[in-house]
Amino acid sequence: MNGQGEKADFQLLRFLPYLLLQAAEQTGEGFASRYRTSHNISRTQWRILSHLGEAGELTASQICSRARLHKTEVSRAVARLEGRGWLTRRIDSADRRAAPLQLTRTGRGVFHDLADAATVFQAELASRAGPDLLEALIEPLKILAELPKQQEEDSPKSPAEKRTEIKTDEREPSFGKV
Amino acid sequence: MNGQGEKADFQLLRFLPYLLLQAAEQTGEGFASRYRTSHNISRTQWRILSHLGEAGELTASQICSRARLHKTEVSRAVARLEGRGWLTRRIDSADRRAAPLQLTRTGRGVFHDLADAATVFQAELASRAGPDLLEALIEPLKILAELPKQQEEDSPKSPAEKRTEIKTDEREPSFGKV
DNA sequence: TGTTATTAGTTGCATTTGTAACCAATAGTT
DNA sequence: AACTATTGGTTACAAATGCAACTAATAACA
Repeated sequence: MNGQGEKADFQLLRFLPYLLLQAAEQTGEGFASRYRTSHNISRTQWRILSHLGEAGELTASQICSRARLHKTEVSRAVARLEGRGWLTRRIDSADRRAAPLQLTRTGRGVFHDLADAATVFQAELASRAGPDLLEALIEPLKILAELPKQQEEDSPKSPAEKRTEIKTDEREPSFGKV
Repeated sequence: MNGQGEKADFQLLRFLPYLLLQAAEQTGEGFASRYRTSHNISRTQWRILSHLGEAGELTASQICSRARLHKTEVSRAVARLEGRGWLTRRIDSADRRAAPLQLTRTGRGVFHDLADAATVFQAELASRAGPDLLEALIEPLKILAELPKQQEEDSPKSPAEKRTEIKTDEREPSFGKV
């Protein structure tokens, strides 16, 4: 589409990844300052806390995929939360590598405090942006958030023709949030 | 609202800042891998490039507010782009502190390439998520992205009673993307 | 006009983050 | 069972990021 000469009518303000990020940062910062000041935690820690609070018990790698976080990031954040006594890890007897995590009583306390704050926060957001607007966003956003990863252009011609195997831990650099 | 005992019915999957971030990361990563591999630039660099490409000429601080980036981040990314010969800075004769930036011919070339890629990318996104869904998101997202910052709880009682003045450069820590 | 406060932008330093390498346990293969 | 590959998770090192402090120029004001 649209060869060399013709300029596509690209508009940043209609480009979804950009808009989503701006909206996420704009709305997210308000809540972030809440959990930073009241409990002194980072966004990663909040993300982990909220997933654990909701799911009950999760391993680090489950958190990784659910929260879309890097395993080192999770490893370190979990260590801190454990250090503060907000969660405990146990060894899964079925697979002794895995360490299912669970919030402690204290951790659940913090989670509930922040969950309440989040509810209030969203209500305020709704009152300022229009309640229907927010409500209408939820389902579409869920769809986008769960959309499978885009296929690379040069997809293998046949299923058999698997691309050069990637060994060990090596992955394409993710560049998460450069 | 909702004192100590009652648990609010908080659901992560209905919490807008969370959903927005997930959607942004999910959709953004696909495009990010495009500009990383084809031009070897970071997200910050892409953001700067796209704003300059669209606006023509901007100072660093204008980019900061438009793209919601930290000034040091911009300073360093701009230095690299300049190093690659993708933009030039001139000194504003009216205010000799400010350095309006502009893409070079090369820089514009990259911008157009990526703008085209973005258009294609969004088209694919639309085909996979439903074109109407995407279209319907744009305006609401713009509103959210531009929503003024939430007022702190303990807002000054009277306009006169300004809170302790903040001197010099000091600001509340932003913690952008911890 | 001299003094002070503000703003644009850069840089030093500490913290955070990601990649690669690693250990330990499990799964698959022969 | 022995060998190899894979997966869960941690860690060393390097790169990126943010805060604080700084320079330089402008604005505000006495």
